[in-house]
Amino acid sequence: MLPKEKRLVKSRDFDRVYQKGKRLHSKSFNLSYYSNRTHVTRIGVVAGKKYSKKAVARNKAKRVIRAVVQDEYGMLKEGLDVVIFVKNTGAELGTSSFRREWGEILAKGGLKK
RNA sequence: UGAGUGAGUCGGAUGAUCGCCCUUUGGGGAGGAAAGUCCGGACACCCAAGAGCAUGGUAGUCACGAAAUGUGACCGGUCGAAAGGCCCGAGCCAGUGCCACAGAAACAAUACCGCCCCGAGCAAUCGGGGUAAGGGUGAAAAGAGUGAGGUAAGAGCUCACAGCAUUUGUUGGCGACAACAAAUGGAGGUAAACCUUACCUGGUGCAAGUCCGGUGGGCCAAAGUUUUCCUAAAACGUGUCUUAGCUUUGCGAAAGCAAGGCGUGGCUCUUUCUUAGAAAGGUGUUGCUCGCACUGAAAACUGCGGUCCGGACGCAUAGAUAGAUGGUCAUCGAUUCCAAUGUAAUGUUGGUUGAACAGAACCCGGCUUAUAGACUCGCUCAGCAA
RNA sequence: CGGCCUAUAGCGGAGUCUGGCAUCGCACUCAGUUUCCGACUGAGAGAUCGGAGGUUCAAAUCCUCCUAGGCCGA
Repeated sequence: MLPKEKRLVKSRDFDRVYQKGKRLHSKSFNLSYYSNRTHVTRIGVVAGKKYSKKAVARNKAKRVIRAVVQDEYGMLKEGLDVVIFVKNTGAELGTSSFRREWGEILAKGGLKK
């Protein structure tokens, strides 16, 4: 879990990333990012009811993603707002598989330092 | 030992490490259902908060409870061999409605087959009448069974015994009710049909709501100013009538008569002036009525305030506002599967798998629904042993 | 989070209040018509009414509990 200043908190921030950000797609999640004109990179995770009807499953997915992102936060460029959308793939999201996809996406989008 | 049944407890454990939310810097941090949102309460605002009606809800009794479609015990019914389970469990002897199809007939109606009597006929059969025991239809058929009497044939038509309902009485029980006795009775079901009875019942819900700050434009809008208009009343105003009183003129000797003025009283009108918005009407009142409250109308201008944005409070001995309570590793582990081995049977060893339902958003009391598995206690029945 | 609504044949839509054989259109099947197709005509099949339980002689309909989808309030 990242500290609050490194998370996206406001609805407006999410809306800005939705509308103006660039998108990247992976098997189990999509990613949008947009510059926030600061030196701090902020992360937000979205797991809607389309992902699962059960609150337990949604929370689980968000926790897995946050745990990985926290580990590898240092690898990200500075000054980005990033939103991760979880897709419903039918299977539960695993830590190791998400870690692999996450590395691929960052390389593809050129978001690494 | 087996089968069944009821109640309750638990709901993976320990450690290391990297983190998160709150915090008074000490520390604290998911559940039995946190769920569904099905009831109730607390709290908050709306509000003229008064009455009546409607609507809606509840429905055995007693106790507990702030209340509840809540809980417990008991009563009655029903299912079960028992322990025990289940019951929206008031009233169709208030009224109305409905009871499809079939059937003669679906509730003061009626007779298809049948049974019996009378008449006609050679006979088959036909006509009239009696009957409701038997058959048939149907979910249900007048709804009290058995036996005897009775009859042309039959029938509670009569009797005996058994049973049911209502009323009354006695006894027991706080009570629902139960037991007993007497009298009376013989027309079904349905109220999760309208309805009747008794009791309860404002609305909205923390996105309730309170406070602070900001607010260019738009929208709504208290109050004020100006203009125009409306309604009503009203005179020292208009018109008209009247005649207590006073008075003028004419006629006359006078009394008096005639005409007029002032005044009195009534009706009428409202352009201006004055007053009022009382009455009526209108608006509002979160189902309706009474009642109550407010109120002349329109336009223009000013614009308290609201709408809008942000924050705080509401808000907690977990507690946020993209929503914390977690990730990884190790050990142990209910459980699953496989193999080997062994026994009358449960097993033992090795490997494998690695925990159900499910995540607080104002709080509380209940209900309902989901839930792998483990454990504890009680009871019933059956078998075996002592 | 709170407050509500809906579910009927492959699709759309009546019937639910007031219980009694589940209606209609398109689509589908067969036959006719046509040189062939379409259109047209005739015939036919297809739903135990989202699921479970209850009330009733009888439930799409009344009652209770679930499931799925949708709407409103920032």
